[in-house]
Amino acid sequence: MSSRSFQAPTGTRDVLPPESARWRALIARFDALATLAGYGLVVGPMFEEVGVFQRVGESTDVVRKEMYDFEDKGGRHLALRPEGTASVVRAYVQHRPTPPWKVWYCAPSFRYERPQAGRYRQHHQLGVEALGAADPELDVEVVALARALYDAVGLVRVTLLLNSIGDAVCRPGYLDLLEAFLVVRNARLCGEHRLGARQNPLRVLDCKRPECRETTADAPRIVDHLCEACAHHFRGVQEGLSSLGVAFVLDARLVRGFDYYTRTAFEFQAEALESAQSTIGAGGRYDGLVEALGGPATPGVGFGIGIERVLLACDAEGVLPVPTTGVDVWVVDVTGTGAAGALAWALRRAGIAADRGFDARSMRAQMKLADRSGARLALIVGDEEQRSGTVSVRDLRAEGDQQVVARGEVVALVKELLA
RNA sequence: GUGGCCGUAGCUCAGCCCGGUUAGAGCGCCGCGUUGUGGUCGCGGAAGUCGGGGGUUCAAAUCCCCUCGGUCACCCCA
Repeated sequence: MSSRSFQAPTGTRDVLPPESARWRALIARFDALATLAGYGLVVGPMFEEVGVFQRVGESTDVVRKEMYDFEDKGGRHLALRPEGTASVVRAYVQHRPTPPWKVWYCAPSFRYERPQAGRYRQHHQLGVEALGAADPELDVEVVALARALYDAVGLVRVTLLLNSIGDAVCRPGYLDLLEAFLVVRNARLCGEHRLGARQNPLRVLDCKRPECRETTADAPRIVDHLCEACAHHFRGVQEGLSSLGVAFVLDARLVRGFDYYTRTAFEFQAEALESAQSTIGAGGRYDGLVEALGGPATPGVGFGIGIERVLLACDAEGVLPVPTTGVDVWVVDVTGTGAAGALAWALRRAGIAADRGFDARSMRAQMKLADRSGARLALIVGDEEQRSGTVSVRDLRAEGDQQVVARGEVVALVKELLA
């Protein structure tokens, strides 16, 4: 008792059983959906050279002030991944798989920020990235895949917000327009944006304060100033979603946090979440990112879904209950002859989930464990069974149904009873 | 990074405002209720440096300060 104890670092948490079974269920559904759509799993490093992320988000807080960066023993400047896309794109540039390259991932992201409801310093994202095709139908597929996950877990109150933020051809001109609009009305913006409007005018549109909302109510909208190519692409996305029956709401104010987005930007909002963090998934197209990371000009589109937030939304809607897990059979052994281990493994080899107690506890105590485990059957080996080479098989759900069988026939009987 | 609220057994909490003998409850956990059998019930038990540090006081879980942690909001974002 001389040493103090430790706890998980601020903003991180342990996901333990039985709660963790829910995580597994969610991930398994995403795995299934992504696989059905032809996406392969990509597993990559949790950290990269800082440049990978810096090149990608110079103007976002996530990269500027929230990164966990450090120097390793070899003097390399590394950073824990603050988001998923940059790493995957780096992998694409490094390995040059044949496009179109469609992958999915489940990985932690790290951001140094003050934790609050639905916001952690380590959170986990399910995501996909599809590189090498500029087709709006790919945007549609990606968006529909995210939607499919929400459907699969039973979420109903989820709204898809959609916007196009143009590209290198049309956005600069629009930004000039917007800036001119804001400069004239600078005094009417909120304190936060009065000075910052020039740095990133798009941010002002995203501001939630009433001053900014009102002032920008009739601001020029990017969707009215898209170049023909972007406008055409955006129409394609909307038509594609509509024909698939994926409902969406156009939101001209929608801006993504990272610099690399072009054209399509989307966000899924959980209406059931009261907290400030109600975005349960977001993504978009990033046609300039591969080039920014040193690869050949390659279009791409993807999204990230926050596992913790989706689960909060599930709580709010009362869906995706924690799955009941546990073994089917519990082995009770008071002989101390190793019968418990032998029987448990015989069952496991036959594909039957089985567990047992340890520390030579009393029959009563072991029966209690069996009961608590939720197992359907208890196998009991006492002195009598030991002597006669048998096992008592007790049905824990019935009124005390118990039968005695020869050891060699236990597995067969258990199989029959569980069927 | 800024601000509000909170921090007592594994969990949920009472006690704190009006400082004072061995800090409580429920749940959970462990044991027992005779001969080898769980789920109900009964009895008993273990478990807390009252987040940590400092201060005030004869005396602090109770008052003050700092700190760490949690939570909520801003910012930002999944």
